[in-house]
Amino acid sequence: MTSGASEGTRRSWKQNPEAVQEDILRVAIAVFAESGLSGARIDEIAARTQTSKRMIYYYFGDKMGLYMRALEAAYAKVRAGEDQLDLGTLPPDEALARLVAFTFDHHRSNPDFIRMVMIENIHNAESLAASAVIRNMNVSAIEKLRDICRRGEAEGLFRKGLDPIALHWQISALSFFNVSNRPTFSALFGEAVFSEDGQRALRRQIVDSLLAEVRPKAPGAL
Amino acid sequence: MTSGASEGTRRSWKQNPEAVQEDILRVAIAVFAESGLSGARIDEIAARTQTSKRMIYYYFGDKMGLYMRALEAAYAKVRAGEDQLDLGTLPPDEALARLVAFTFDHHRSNPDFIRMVMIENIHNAESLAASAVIRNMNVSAIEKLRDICRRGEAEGLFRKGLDPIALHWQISALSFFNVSNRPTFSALFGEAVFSEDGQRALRRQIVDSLLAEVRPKAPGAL
DNA sequence: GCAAAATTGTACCAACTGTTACATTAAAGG
DNA sequence: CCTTTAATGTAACAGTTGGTACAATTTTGC
Repeated sequence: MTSGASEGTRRSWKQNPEAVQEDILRVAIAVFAESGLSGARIDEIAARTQTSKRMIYYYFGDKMGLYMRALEAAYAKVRAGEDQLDLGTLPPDEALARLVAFTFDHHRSNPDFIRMVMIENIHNAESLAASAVIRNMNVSAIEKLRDICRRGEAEGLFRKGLDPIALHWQISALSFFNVSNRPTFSALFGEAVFSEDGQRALRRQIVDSLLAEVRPKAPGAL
Repeated sequence: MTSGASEGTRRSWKQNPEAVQEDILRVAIAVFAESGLSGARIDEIAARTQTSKRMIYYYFGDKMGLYMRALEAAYAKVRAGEDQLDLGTLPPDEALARLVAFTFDHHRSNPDFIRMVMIENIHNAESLAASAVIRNMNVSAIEKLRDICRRGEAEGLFRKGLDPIALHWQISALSFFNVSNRPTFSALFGEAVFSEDGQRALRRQIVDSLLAEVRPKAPGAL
């Protein structure tokens, strides 16, 4: 709490509302992801912050308010990362391959987000359902896939009648489970699948599998 | 404290330790699955039981002891259900198809078990790793797959070098996610995937996909 | 039958934890 | 400057909750 510049002894503080809120949200995501909704302690969040418990209640009202804002912030950060991915110029099959591989890697590098979604599922997605903010963020994820499907069908590379949502379901399932269930899976069946080699093989497998799925069923030879 | 001498009715009770413990475990699974480890309240578990809070501590020591026994009981029940499935006589490809479809359905009908595993993953599988009981139960799941792979390779139906654990990973991922992430997924992308038709299509898709994966890569036409 | 062990009932507590009342200081407006 | 409002520090409270002390009752061992 030492303000460095001129007068050191005077007990004073700078005001910086936005930085304070961001600080709180950053820590809140970490703690909620770590301990769950009921498991997370406001005192611990406060302790890991540059500010005090008082400010959490000042800005976020109560624990649920903080949780919802943290959930929204977690989604926002991850979706922003996803928007970095540009598939517009690639041919459909390469675009799909790249999207799958990217999703797999992206989930791996955002374990806190995965854990927030796990927690939200434990609570039946009540907070998520109540947040229009989050719902709007997720249409773009499907739009990407819908566009790929449309182009793939138009070029005859993909079979007709593909369901972008079902495809997204499959991609999400494999990429999500890979992070969410690592603790139990590796405890029961070993760490091999999660080694560098194992993960590389898995990602390749998933990409190939998805590509095979969208290709038109060849009646004769290829 | 004082003897309840008011009414002459003698208060008496039957002893039935095993039934009491089973009752407690049954309720504990439900409540832990519903509210998580920190979210679950011993008082609520006791209230939904035929017995009292006192007995929970008498038989299970503390909350963590109860949680671990509940986790073991949940695993035991589900694995017992899986052992009903007999694949010994089927040809390998049909056996695999049946195993995948069965797993998909079995997970759907055991949401409490899925939620217990979710909770365990949130807590980094610490209780699961500490339970030799559970670890022993899960070898058979892999053995089934290993046997199918062995037979499939021997008959030339499957390609060589299949990894039973990686296969199990894929089957689990899709079947698990289907239950675990239904709340968030349907909140964001609609319920269609989880309708009867949607689930049938999904299961078919998964089975086909896995079968295609294990088949030898045809160099020429089929 | 009887003492010891096992099982259950009742009431209670100590600690934790979300939340708030009150006081104080920094910025904004005029 | 001075008033008002926004932002922060300090400390405590009230409800909850895991856990227990003590007693009563049933079963078991002999």
